[in-house]
Amino acid sequence: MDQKQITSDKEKNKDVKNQILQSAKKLFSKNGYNGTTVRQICDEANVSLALISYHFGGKENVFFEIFAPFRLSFMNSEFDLSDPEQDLIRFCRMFVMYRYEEKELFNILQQELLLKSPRIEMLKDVFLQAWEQLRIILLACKERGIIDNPPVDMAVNFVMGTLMFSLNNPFLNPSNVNHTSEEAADLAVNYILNGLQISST
Amino acid sequence: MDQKQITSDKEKNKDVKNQILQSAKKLFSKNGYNGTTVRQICDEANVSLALISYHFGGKENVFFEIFAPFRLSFMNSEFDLSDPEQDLIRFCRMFVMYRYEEKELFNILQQELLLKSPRIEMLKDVFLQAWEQLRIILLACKERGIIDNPPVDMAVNFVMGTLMFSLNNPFLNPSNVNHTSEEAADLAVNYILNGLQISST
DNA sequence: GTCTATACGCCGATAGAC
DNA sequence: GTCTATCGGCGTATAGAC
Repeated sequence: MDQKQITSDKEKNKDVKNQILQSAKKLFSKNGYNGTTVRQICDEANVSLALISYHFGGKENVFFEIFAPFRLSFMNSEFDLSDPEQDLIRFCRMFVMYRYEEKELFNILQQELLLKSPRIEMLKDVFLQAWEQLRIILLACKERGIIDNPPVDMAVNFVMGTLMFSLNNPFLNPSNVNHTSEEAADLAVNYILNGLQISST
Repeated sequence: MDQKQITSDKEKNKDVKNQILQSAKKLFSKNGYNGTTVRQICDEANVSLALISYHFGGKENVFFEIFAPFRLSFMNSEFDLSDPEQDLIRFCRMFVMYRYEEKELFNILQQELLLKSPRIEMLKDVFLQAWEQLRIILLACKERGIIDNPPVDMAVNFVMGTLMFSLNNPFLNPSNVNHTSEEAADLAVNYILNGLQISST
Protein backbone atom coordinates (compact mmCIF):
# COMPACT_ATOMS: atom_id res chain seq x y z
CA MET A 1 0.00 0.00 0.00
CA ASP A 2 2.88 2.34 0.55
CA GLN A 3 3.22 3.93 -2.84
CA LYS A 4 4.82 7.10 -1.59
CA GLN A 5 8.33 7.88 -2.58
CA ILE A 6 10.70 10.57 -1.57
CA THR A 7 9.85 13.37 -3.96
CA SER A 8 12.22 15.88 -2.52
CA ASP A 9 11.85 18.41 -5.30
CA LYS A 10 9.74 21.02 -3.62
CA GLU A 11 7.85 18.66 -1.37
CA LYS A 12 4.89 19.28 -3.63
CA ASN A 13 3.63 15.92 -4.78
CA LYS A 14 2.90 14.75 -1.26
CA ASP A 15 -0.71 14.13 -1.88
CA VAL A 16 -2.58 15.40 -4.87
CA LYS A 17 -6.02 14.92 -3.46
CA ASN A 18 -5.19 16.84 -0.34
CA GLN A 19 -3.51 19.53 -2.34
CA ILE A 20 -6.64 19.98 -4.41
CA LEU A 21 -8.88 20.02 -1.34
CA GLN A 22 -6.75 22.63 0.34
CA SER A 23 -6.71 24.88 -2.69
CA ALA A 24 -10.41 24.45 -3.25
CA LYS A 25 -11.21 25.31 0.33
CA LYS A 26 -9.15 28.45 0.09
CA LEU A 27 -10.71 29.56 -3.17
CA PHE A 28 -14.31 28.66 -2.30
CA SER A 29 -13.89 30.67 0.84
CA LYS A 30 -12.49 33.63 -0.99
CA ASN A 31 -14.58 33.69 -4.14
CA GLY A 32 -17.53 31.47 -3.45
CA TYR A 33 -18.49 28.23 -5.13
CA ASN A 34 -19.85 29.83 -8.27
CA GLY A 35 -17.01 32.31 -8.37
CA THR A 36 -14.37 29.60 -8.34
CA THR A 37 -13.42 27.61 -11.41
CA VAL A 38 -11.79 24.22 -11.52
CA ARG A 39 -9.01 25.84 -13.50
CA GLN A 40 -8.25 28.19 -10.62
CA ILE A 41 -8.27 25.32 -8.17
CA CYS A 42 -5.85 23.27 -10.25
CA ASP A 43 -3.61 26.25 -10.84
CA GLU A 44 -3.49 26.97 -7.14
CA ALA A 45 -2.76 23.33 -6.44
CA ASN A 46 -0.17 23.12 -9.21
CA VAL A 47 -1.84 20.12 -10.75
CA SER A 48 -3.35 19.46 -14.08
CA LEU A 49 -6.92 20.37 -14.90
CA ALA A 50 -7.99 16.81 -15.53
CA LEU A 51 -7.18 15.59 -12.03
CA ILE A 52 -10.29 16.98 -10.42
CA SER A 53 -12.47 14.81 -12.57
CA TYR A 54 -10.14 11.87 -12.14
CA HIS A 55 -9.89 11.99 -8.35
CA PHE A 56 -13.25 13.42 -7.39
CA GLY A 57 -15.52 13.09 -10.37
CA GLY A 58 -16.34 16.77 -10.62
CA LYS A 59 -16.28 20.11 -8.92
CA GLU A 60 -19.25 19.45 -6.68
CA ASN A 61 -17.69 16.38 -5.12
CA VAL A 62 -14.64 18.40 -4.22
CA PHE A 63 -16.96 20.72 -2.38
CA PHE A 64 -18.54 17.93 -0.37
CA GLU A 65 -15.25 16.32 0.55
CA ILE A 66 -14.09 19.59 2.01
CA PHE A 67 -16.74 19.21 4.68
CA ALA A 68 -15.89 15.63 5.53
CA PRO A 69 -13.72 16.47 8.56
CA PHE A 70 -16.45 18.75 9.81
CA ARG A 71 -18.87 15.87 10.03
CA LEU A 72 -16.78 14.16 12.62
CA SER A 73 -15.01 16.70 14.68
CA PHE A 74 -17.15 18.55 17.15
CA MET A 75 -20.76 17.66 16.68
CA ASN A 76 -20.68 14.36 18.47
CA SER A 77 -19.96 15.91 21.81
CA GLU A 78 -22.71 15.45 24.32
CA PHE A 79 -24.85 17.85 26.21
CA ASP A 80 -26.85 16.09 28.88
CA LEU A 81 -28.90 19.16 29.84
CA SER A 82 -28.41 18.50 33.53
CA ASP A 83 -26.97 22.00 33.69
CA PRO A 84 -28.24 23.79 30.58
CA GLU A 85 -26.42 26.99 31.37
CA GLN A 86 -23.10 25.20 31.42
CA ASP A 87 -24.11 23.36 28.27
CA LEU A 88 -24.78 26.68 26.59
CA ILE A 89 -21.43 28.04 27.64
CA ARG A 90 -19.65 24.93 26.51
CA PHE A 91 -21.48 24.91 23.21
CA CYS A 92 -20.57 28.52 22.50
CA ARG A 93 -16.97 28.08 23.48
CA MET A 94 -16.56 24.99 21.34
CA PHE A 95 -18.20 26.69 18.45
CA VAL A 96 -15.93 29.71 18.61
CA MET A 97 -12.82 27.60 18.96
CA TYR A 98 -13.73 25.45 16.01
CA ARG A 99 -14.68 28.52 14.06
CA TYR A 100 -11.26 30.01 14.60
CA GLU A 101 -9.60 26.78 13.61
CA GLU A 102 -11.60 26.45 10.44
CA LYS A 103 -12.26 29.97 9.30
CA GLU A 104 -12.42 29.08 5.66
CA LEU A 105 -14.83 26.24 6.20
CA PHE A 106 -17.22 28.45 8.11
CA ASN A 107 -16.90 31.19 5.58
CA ILE A 108 -18.00 28.77 2.90
CA LEU A 109 -20.78 27.45 5.06
CA GLN A 110 -22.05 30.94 5.70
CA GLN A 111 -22.10 31.74 2.02
CA GLU A 112 -23.99 28.59 1.20
CA LEU A 113 -26.52 29.25 3.92
CA LEU A 114 -27.01 32.77 2.69
CA LEU A 115 -27.56 31.52 -0.82
CA LYS A 116 -29.70 28.64 0.32
CA SER A 117 -27.73 26.85 -2.32
CA PRO A 118 -28.77 23.42 -3.52
CA ARG A 119 -25.59 22.13 -1.95
CA ILE A 120 -26.71 22.75 1.62
CA GLU A 121 -29.13 19.89 1.24
CA MET A 122 -26.12 17.62 1.35
CA LEU A 123 -24.75 19.46 4.36
CA LYS A 124 -27.90 19.37 6.41
CA ASP A 125 -26.78 16.53 8.58
CA VAL A 126 -23.57 18.41 9.19
CA PHE A 127 -24.78 21.67 10.62
CA LEU A 128 -28.44 21.13 11.27
CA GLN A 129 -27.30 19.10 14.24
CA ALA A 130 -25.49 22.06 15.71
CA TRP A 131 -28.50 24.23 15.11
CA GLU A 132 -30.81 21.77 16.77
CA GLN A 133 -28.41 21.16 19.59
CA LEU A 134 -28.44 24.86 20.41
CA ARG A 135 -32.22 25.02 20.23
CA ILE A 136 -32.50 22.09 22.61
CA ILE A 137 -30.12 23.68 25.05
CA LEU A 138 -31.99 26.97 24.95
CA LEU A 139 -35.32 25.24 25.36
CA ALA A 140 -33.98 23.54 28.45
CA CYS A 141 -32.79 26.92 29.71
CA LYS A 142 -36.23 28.34 29.19
CA GLU A 143 -38.00 25.48 30.90
CA ARG A 144 -35.89 25.89 33.98
CA GLY A 145 -36.34 29.62 34.08
CA ILE A 146 -32.69 30.34 33.33
CA ILE A 147 -33.69 32.53 30.44
CA ASP A 148 -36.95 34.27 30.00
CA ASN A 149 -36.81 37.22 27.72
CA PRO A 150 -36.57 36.46 24.01
CA PRO A 151 -38.60 33.70 22.40
CA VAL A 152 -36.49 30.62 21.85
CA ASP A 153 -36.60 30.98 18.08
CA MET A 154 -35.13 34.44 18.32
CA ALA A 155 -32.66 33.40 20.97
CA VAL A 156 -31.32 30.71 18.66
CA ASN A 157 -30.88 33.28 15.95
CA PHE A 158 -29.19 35.78 18.23
CA VAL A 159 -26.74 33.24 19.58
CA MET A 160 -25.93 31.75 16.20
CA GLY A 161 -25.66 35.24 14.77
CA THR A 162 -23.14 36.17 17.40
CA LEU A 163 -21.19 32.97 16.99
CA MET A 164 -21.10 32.74 13.23
CA PHE A 165 -21.18 36.28 12.03
CA SER A 166 -19.62 38.40 14.69
CA LEU A 167 -16.38 36.54 14.71
CA ASN A 168 -16.02 36.44 11.00
CA ASN A 169 -15.71 40.05 10.54
CA PRO A 170 -12.48 41.40 9.17
CA PHE A 171 -14.67 43.27 6.73
CA LEU A 172 -13.12 46.58 6.16
CA ASN A 173 -11.69 46.94 9.59
CA PRO A 174 -9.55 43.88 10.05
CA SER A 175 -9.32 44.58 13.71
CA ASN A 176 -9.99 41.34 15.47
CA VAL A 177 -6.62 40.04 14.45
CA ASN A 178 -5.21 40.71 17.86
CA HIS A 179 -7.61 38.42 19.67
CA THR A 180 -6.80 34.84 20.36
CA SER A 181 -9.58 32.33 19.97
CA GLU A 182 -9.71 32.01 23.74
CA GLU A 183 -10.24 35.72 24.22
CA ALA A 184 -12.81 35.83 21.46
CA ALA A 185 -14.65 32.91 23.00
CA ASP A 186 -14.73 34.62 26.37
CA LEU A 187 -16.02 37.84 24.88
CA ALA A 188 -18.66 36.06 22.85
CA VAL A 189 -19.85 33.95 25.76
CA ASN A 190 -20.06 37.06 27.86
CA TYR A 191 -22.02 38.97 25.26
CA ILE A 192 -24.40 36.08 24.76
CA LEU A 193 -25.03 35.38 28.43
CA ASN A 194 -25.66 39.04 29.11
CA GLY A 195 -27.74 39.36 25.99
CA LEU A 196 -29.97 36.55 27.17
CA GLN A 197 -29.92 38.02 30.66
CA ILE A 198 -28.34 35.04 32.26
CA SER A 199 -26.64 36.24 35.40
CA SER A 200 -23.30 34.51 35.03
CA THR A 201 -22.48 32.03 37.71
CA MET B 1 -41.69 63.87 -21.12
CA ASP B 2 -44.78 61.83 -20.39
CA GLN B 3 -44.28 58.93 -22.72
CA LYS B 4 -46.39 56.49 -20.77
CA GLN B 5 -49.51 55.14 -22.29
CA ILE B 6 -52.25 52.96 -20.98
CA THR B 7 -50.90 49.48 -21.55
CA SER B 8 -53.75 47.65 -19.95
CA ASP B 9 -52.70 44.22 -21.15
CA LYS B 10 -51.32 42.77 -17.99
CA GLU B 11 -49.96 45.99 -16.57
CA LYS B 12 -46.53 44.66 -17.47
CA ASN B 13 -44.85 47.27 -19.57
CA LYS B 14 -45.05 49.92 -16.90
CA ASP B 15 -41.37 50.41 -16.63
CA VAL B 16 -38.85 48.07 -18.12
CA LYS B 17 -35.92 49.38 -16.15
CA ASN B 18 -37.70 48.92 -12.88
CA GLN B 19 -38.89 45.51 -13.88
CA ILE B 20 -35.33 44.46 -14.58
CA LEU B 21 -34.07 45.92 -11.33
CA GLN B 22 -36.73 44.13 -9.33
CA SER B 23 -36.02 40.80 -10.97
CA ALA B 24 -32.30 41.23 -10.60
CA LYS B 25 -32.63 42.07 -6.93
CA LYS B 26 -34.70 38.99 -6.34
CA LEU B 27 -32.33 36.70 -8.22
CA PHE B 28 -29.09 38.16 -6.87
CA SER B 29 -30.51 37.69 -3.41
CA LYS B 30 -31.48 34.12 -4.08
CA ASN B 31 -28.59 32.85 -6.17
CA GLY B 32 -25.83 35.38 -5.70
CA TYR B 33 -24.25 37.63 -8.29
CA ASN B 34 -22.15 34.93 -9.89
CA GLY B 35 -24.97 32.46 -9.70
CA THR B 36 -27.33 34.71 -11.61
CA THR B 37 -27.24 35.09 -15.37
CA VAL B 38 -28.59 37.97 -17.39
CA ARG B 39 -30.78 35.48 -19.16
CA GLN B 40 -32.45 34.52 -15.91
CA ILE B 41 -32.99 38.15 -15.04
CA CYS B 42 -34.58 38.93 -18.36
CA ASP B 43 -36.74 35.82 -18.21
CA GLU B 44 -37.95 36.74 -14.76
CA ALA B 45 -38.64 40.27 -15.95
CA ASN B 46 -40.32 39.08 -19.12
CA VAL B 47 -38.13 41.25 -21.29
CA SER B 48 -35.67 40.52 -24.01
CA LEU B 49 -32.08 39.63 -23.32
CA ALA B 50 -30.70 42.64 -25.07
CA LEU B 51 -32.40 45.18 -22.84
CA ILE B 52 -29.97 44.86 -20.00
CA SER B 53 -27.14 46.06 -22.16
CA TYR B 54 -29.35 48.70 -23.73
CA HIS B 55 -30.69 50.20 -20.52
CA PHE B 56 -27.83 49.61 -18.14
CA GLY B 57 -24.77 48.80 -20.19
CA GLY B 58 -24.10 45.45 -18.57
CA LYS B 59 -24.82 43.15 -15.69
CA GLU B 60 -22.58 44.93 -13.24
CA ASN B 61 -24.35 48.24 -13.68
CA VAL B 62 -27.65 46.58 -12.88
CA PHE B 63 -26.07 45.47 -9.64
CA PHE B 64 -24.97 48.95 -8.71
CA GLU B 65 -28.29 50.56 -9.53
CA ILE B 66 -30.01 48.16 -7.18
CA PHE B 67 -28.21 49.88 -4.34
CA ALA B 68 -29.06 53.39 -5.42
CA PRO B 69 -32.06 53.79 -3.08
CA PHE B 70 -29.94 52.50 -0.24
CA ARG B 71 -27.53 55.36 -0.66
CA LEU B 72 -30.16 57.88 0.20
CA SER B 73 -32.58 56.36 2.57
CA PHE B 74 -31.32 55.97 6.06
CA MET B 75 -27.69 56.81 6.28
CA ASN B 76 -28.06 60.53 6.30
CA SER B 77 -29.78 60.58 9.63
CA GLU B 78 -27.81 62.30 12.31
CA PHE B 79 -26.47 61.14 15.59
CA ASP B 80 -25.23 64.05 17.64
CA LEU B 81 -23.75 61.86 20.40
CA SER B 82 -25.21 64.06 23.10
CA ASP B 83 -26.85 60.89 24.38
CA PRO B 84 -24.87 58.00 22.89
CA GLU B 85 -27.05 55.37 24.48
CA GLN B 86 -30.14 56.76 22.79
CA ASP B 87 -28.15 57.08 19.58
CA LEU B 88 -27.25 53.41 19.79
CA ILE B 89 -30.86 52.42 20.36
CA ARG B 90 -32.02 54.58 17.52
CA PHE B 91 -29.33 53.25 15.22
CA CYS B 92 -30.23 49.65 15.96
CA ARG B 93 -33.94 50.23 15.58
CA MET B 94 -33.51 52.02 12.28
CA PHE B 95 -31.22 49.32 11.03
CA VAL B 96 -33.63 46.53 11.86
CA MET B 97 -36.59 48.35 10.35
CA TYR B 98 -34.72 49.01 7.16
CA ARG B 99 -33.47 45.48 7.13
CA TYR B 100 -36.97 44.14 7.27
CA GLU B 101 -38.07 46.47 4.54
CA GLU B 102 -35.21 45.51 2.27
CA LYS B 103 -34.48 41.89 3.04
CA GLU B 104 -33.22 41.10 -0.41
CA LEU B 105 -30.90 44.07 -0.52
CA PHE B 106 -29.30 43.12 2.76
CA ASN B 107 -29.04 39.52 1.72
CA ILE B 108 -27.07 40.61 -1.33
CA LEU B 109 -24.95 42.94 0.74
CA GLN B 110 -24.12 40.19 3.17
CA GLN B 111 -23.07 37.87 0.39
CA GLU B 112 -20.83 40.46 -1.15
CA LEU B 113 -19.24 41.25 2.18
CA LEU B 114 -18.62 37.60 2.82
CA LEU B 115 -16.99 37.19 -0.56
CA LYS B 116 -15.12 40.43 -0.26
CA SER B 117 -16.15 40.75 -3.87
CA PRO B 118 -14.59 43.39 -6.12
CA ARG B 119 -18.00 45.01 -6.25
CA ILE B 120 -18.01 46.07 -2.62
CA GLU B 121 -15.41 48.66 -3.51
CA MET B 122 -18.18 50.53 -5.25
CA LEU B 123 -20.47 50.09 -2.27
CA LYS B 124 -18.05 51.28 0.32
CA ASP B 125 -19.57 54.70 0.61
CA VAL B 126 -22.94 53.03 1.05
CA PHE B 127 -22.37 50.80 4.01
CA LEU B 128 -19.03 51.85 5.37
CA GLN B 129 -20.82 54.88 6.69
CA ALA B 130 -23.18 52.75 8.74
CA TRP B 131 -20.26 50.76 10.01
CA GLU B 132 -18.36 53.86 10.99
CA GLN B 133 -21.42 55.49 12.45
CA LEU B 134 -21.87 52.56 14.78
CA ARG B 135 -18.22 52.60 15.76
CA ILE B 136 -18.43 56.29 16.56
CA ILE B 137 -21.52 55.79 18.68
CA LEU B 138 -19.91 52.92 20.58
CA LEU B 139 -16.72 54.90 21.08
CA ALA B 140 -18.77 57.70 22.58
CA CYS B 141 -20.49 55.17 24.83
CA LYS B 142 -17.15 53.89 26.00
CA GLU B 143 -15.75 57.31 26.67
CA ARG B 144 -18.66 58.17 28.88
CA GLY B 145 -18.52 54.90 30.73
CA ILE B 146 -21.83 53.67 29.40
CA ILE B 147 -20.20 50.53 28.19
CA ASP B 148 -17.08 48.99 29.50
CA ASN B 149 -16.77 45.34 28.84
CA PRO B 150 -15.88 44.34 25.29
CA PRO B 151 -13.29 46.23 23.27
CA VAL B 152 -14.96 48.61 20.85
CA ASP B 153 -13.81 46.62 17.84
CA MET B 154 -15.51 43.55 19.15
CA ALA B 155 -18.57 45.46 20.24
CA VAL B 156 -19.01 46.75 16.72
CA ASN B 157 -18.84 43.22 15.42
CA PHE B 158 -21.27 41.88 17.98
CA VAL B 159 -23.81 44.59 17.32
CA MET B 160 -23.52 44.35 13.56
CA GLY B 161 -23.60 40.59 13.81
CA THR B 162 -26.83 40.75 15.74
CA LEU B 163 -28.37 43.30 13.42
CA MET B 164 -27.34 41.82 10.11
CA PHE B 165 -27.13 38.13 10.64
CA SER B 166 -29.54 37.30 13.41
CA LEU B 167 -32.52 38.78 11.72
CA ASN B 168 -31.77 37.18 8.40
CA ASN B 169 -32.20 33.73 9.54
CA PRO B 170 -34.99 31.70 8.06
CA PHE B 171 -32.33 29.08 7.40
CA LEU B 172 -33.87 25.76 7.90
CA ASN B 173 -36.27 26.81 10.59
CA PRO B 174 -38.23 29.66 9.03
CA SER B 175 -39.53 30.62 12.40
CA ASN B 176 -39.17 34.35 12.66
CA VAL B 177 -42.06 34.83 10.30
CA ASN B 178 -44.42 35.65 13.08
CA HIS B 179 -42.49 38.66 14.29
CA THR B 180 -43.23 42.12 13.05
CA SER B 181 -40.29 44.37 12.38
CA GLU B 182 -41.22 46.34 15.50
CA GLU B 183 -41.08 43.28 17.69
CA ALA B 184 -37.85 42.14 16.12
CA ALA B 185 -36.34 45.57 16.65
CA ASP B 186 -37.34 45.54 20.31
CA LEU B 187 -35.89 42.09 20.84
CA ALA B 188 -32.67 42.97 19.05
CA VAL B 189 -32.22 46.22 20.94
CA ASN B 190 -32.82 44.39 24.16
CA TYR B 191 -30.33 41.65 23.36
CA ILE B 192 -27.73 44.18 22.31
CA LEU B 193 -28.11 46.47 25.30
CA ASN B 194 -27.95 43.56 27.67
CA GLY B 195 -25.10 42.02 25.76
CA LEU B 196 -23.11 45.21 26.14
CA GLN B 197 -24.24 45.44 29.75
CA ILE B 198 -26.01 48.71 29.34
CA SER B 199 -28.59 48.90 32.05
CA SER B 200 -31.57 50.01 30.02
CA THR B 201 -32.98 53.36 30.92
C1' DG C 1 -1.68 8.79 -12.28
C1' DT C 2 -0.77 12.66 -14.75
C1' DC C 3 -0.51 15.28 -18.69
C1' DT C 4 -2.26 17.97 -23.27
C1' DA C 5 -5.75 18.79 -26.39
C1' DT C 6 -10.27 19.22 -27.29
C1' DA C 7 -15.51 18.87 -27.03
C1' DC C 8 -19.44 21.32 -26.14
C1' DG C 9 -22.61 24.27 -23.57
C1' DC C 10 -23.55 28.48 -21.35
C1' DC C 11 -21.97 33.08 -20.35
C1' DG C 12 -22.31 38.31 -21.37
C1' DA C 13 -22.60 41.39 -24.98
C1' DT C 14 -23.93 43.25 -29.43
C1' DA C 15 -25.44 43.78 -34.52
C1' DG C 16 -29.13 44.61 -37.13
C1' DA C 17 -34.20 44.06 -38.38
C1' DC C 18 -38.42 46.05 -37.01
C1' DG D 1 -37.20 50.72 -27.57
C1' DT D 2 -37.51 46.04 -28.27
C1' DC D 3 -36.77 41.99 -30.57
C1' DT D 4 -33.93 37.70 -32.74
C1' DA D 5 -29.69 35.86 -34.10
C1' DT D 6 -25.15 35.37 -33.31
C1' DC D 7 -20.21 36.21 -31.69
C1' DG D 8 -16.18 35.23 -28.90
C1' DG D 9 -14.81 33.62 -24.49
C1' DC D 10 -14.73 30.78 -20.68
C1' DG D 11 -16.89 27.04 -17.96
C1' DT D 12 -16.69 21.80 -16.90
C1' DA D 13 -15.65 17.52 -18.35
C1' DT D 14 -13.31 13.97 -21.01
C1' DA D 15 -10.40 11.38 -24.62
C1' DG D 16 -6.18 9.70 -25.40
C1' DA D 17 -0.94 9.92 -25.20
C1' DC D 18 2.57 8.93 -21.94
